[in-house]
Amino acid sequence: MRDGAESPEKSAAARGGGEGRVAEPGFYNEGELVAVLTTQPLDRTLDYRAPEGGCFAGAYVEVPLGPRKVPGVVWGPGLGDFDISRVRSVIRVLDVAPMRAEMQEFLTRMAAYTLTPLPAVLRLATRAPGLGDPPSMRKVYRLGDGRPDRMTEARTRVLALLEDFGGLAFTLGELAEQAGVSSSVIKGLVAQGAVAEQDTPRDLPFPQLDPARPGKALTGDQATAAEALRGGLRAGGYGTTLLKGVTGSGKTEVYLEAVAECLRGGRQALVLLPEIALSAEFLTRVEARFGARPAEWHSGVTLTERRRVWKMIGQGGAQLVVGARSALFLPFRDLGLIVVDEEHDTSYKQEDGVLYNARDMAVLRASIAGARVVLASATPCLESWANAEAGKYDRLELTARFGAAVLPEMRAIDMRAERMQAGCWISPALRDAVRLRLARGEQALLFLNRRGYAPVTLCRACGQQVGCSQCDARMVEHRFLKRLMCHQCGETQPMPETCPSCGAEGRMAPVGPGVERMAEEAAACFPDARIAVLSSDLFSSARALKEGIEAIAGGGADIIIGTQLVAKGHNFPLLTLVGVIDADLGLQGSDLRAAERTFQLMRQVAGRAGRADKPGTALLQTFQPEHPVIRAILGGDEEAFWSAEAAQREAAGMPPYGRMAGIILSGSDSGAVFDLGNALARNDAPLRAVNAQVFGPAPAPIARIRGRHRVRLLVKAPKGVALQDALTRWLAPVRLKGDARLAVDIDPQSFY
DNA sequence: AGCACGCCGACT
DNA sequence: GTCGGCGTGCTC
Repeated sequence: MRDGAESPEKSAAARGGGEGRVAEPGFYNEGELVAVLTTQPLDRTLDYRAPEGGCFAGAYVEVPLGPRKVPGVVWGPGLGDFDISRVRSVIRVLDVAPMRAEMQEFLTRMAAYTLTPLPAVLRLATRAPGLGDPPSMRKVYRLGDGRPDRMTEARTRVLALLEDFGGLAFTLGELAEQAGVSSSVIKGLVAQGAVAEQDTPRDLPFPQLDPARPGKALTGDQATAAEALRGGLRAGGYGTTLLKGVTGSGKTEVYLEAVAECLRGGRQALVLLPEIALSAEFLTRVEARFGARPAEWHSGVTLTERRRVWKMIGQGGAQLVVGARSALFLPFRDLGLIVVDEEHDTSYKQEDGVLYNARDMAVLRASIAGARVVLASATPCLESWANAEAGKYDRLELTARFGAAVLPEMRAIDMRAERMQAGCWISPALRDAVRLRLARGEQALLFLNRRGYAPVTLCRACGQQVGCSQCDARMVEHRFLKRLMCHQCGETQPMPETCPSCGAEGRMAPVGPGVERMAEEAAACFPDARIAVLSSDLFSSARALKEGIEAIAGGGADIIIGTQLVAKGHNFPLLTLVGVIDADLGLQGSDLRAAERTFQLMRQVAGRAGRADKPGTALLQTFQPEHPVIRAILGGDEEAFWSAEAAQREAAGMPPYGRMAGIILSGSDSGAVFDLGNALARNDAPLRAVNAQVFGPAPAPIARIRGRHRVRLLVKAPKGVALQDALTRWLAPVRLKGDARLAVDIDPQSFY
């Protein structure tokens, strides 16, 4: 958790009245009053009568609400504060495992911590398709007792196949295809009893994972770290460990040993990854370790499979889930371990109906479930680093790299001394280094964290930049699409021939580099090289992207031009040179987190080089080689960097040494939104009462999205105050008019 | 979230 | 006179 004194485990109940109650364990007889929480945004429970046959606390139910039927969860005993003659009955209890008291507590505390209405949080936990459907059945076929009256070629093949596979059952389609017969052959055999037809539940348990299989041989500090994690699991109870290790140090192997120990203890494990890192490669590694594939949970999983995972997790038919942030809300029966891989990844904090940080919520859920947490990263976020320093988290460090691979040599290219042509971004020094790799048949990566062709399109006649009509963002040229695109809202428009501001013809010019333009420059510099661009917008789907990355990693290109995509945990064994085109990007600005982000990104990109047996080199093009962040990256002195950052934050009273919350006001009427912000800033007595300060209103980091104006207030409070309570009191009088919206962002990612 | 109720402007 | 705009309030 970010802050022990005011961690969600301890913070007070959220806004609203009866929502904070947690169910007493129990059973409610037919007709007894129960409080039901629905996913409707009511911000409180409603009383119903228990249905025929009664129901348990935590039961998933269907209840009448006005003219509709809505799903809900029996949250506890009825409050009895509603006209008894108007109380209606629960329609039915759904055929799924009831929500555990532990899950109710998790959702309640999460709602309180993030200042989110409980129904919105409940929605995250009920995002399974077909929850209310009866268990779906399907027909399967296996060898029967009877003999067919007449044998034919086709019949022989079917029976032989079934005999070969012993008692194994096939679906009709599988059997027909593998035996090379039509389904009518099988139907004929069924009619004569030679093949047995059976109904089985469609949602089958996942194959058993075997923790006893030998893992990869671990080197000295890997073995020590793995044993420490195993010890934690054996000891039981809650505990968080920060597992820090550079790219290629074997973090995955080490935390898979923790998973193995968890499975040996008969408990369930969850591995959280940033969505983009959920690759086939990772699942293959898990399969190699445990002999079977784990359950998967992310946006690419089909509806049928999602339902299977959700149900099996609840019934104990799945031991391990590998998933994206929303897997945190699966109904685990006995959760023993949560691994948050790449714990610093900013995608863990995202709007998902609810604004929450999956890393922090993983710690919360584990603390309630009595589970262990492993936060793994090469470059932990400052909050986690500080928690480890303060002794709240254990800390394990992996230093040695696998095999002969060593950390890349890192050097700065001082751009002030390089002779650059206009419109070019690859310095002569970097160009020479790339040529050397090409001559040796190795790969080089040119890293630039900017998608598209050019970040700015301006008119040479009037100097105006082309902006998005919906947002305040600039339109980015994508030559590949032959269009301009807004990276905020996705709006596109054709490349204008004439200036939208002054009407001058043929004067629109691209300014600055994007990856597409880098590819053009690289093609000119290295005409014989095969060049591949790795940017999220160049692939139609997550699957195509993963296949693309794998092809390139396998040697499908000599030069890779990539955005931050490449920093997210993929192996490039042939890669021996990383050139960072603009290491200064992100250093400017006053965001305290910018330095941290740049540090993490540069380290990770540099970590792509030299993973196999060839030593790697990372070259950073920079105009500020003396900048502390650049020096820390080059010197490899991470502790110095974190200490310096921590000191700066502490002096400024910023997280993790102080508490922050963002208030985002949005609406189509910019004046009204600003007025509301100003009114809030003036009436700040509840905040001053706890020594909290308000800053703003100021335009939010994204000032306009899809035509909605956004204004942000920042609240800064000393560590240890009951910030959520104060915010609740402060915001209680707010009455939103028209399409105005207010969102609270506890622990915002950026606070400039 | 939906859906009803209710109170003011331009139509048959 | 009424049809319909969507602001406000309720759902056990």
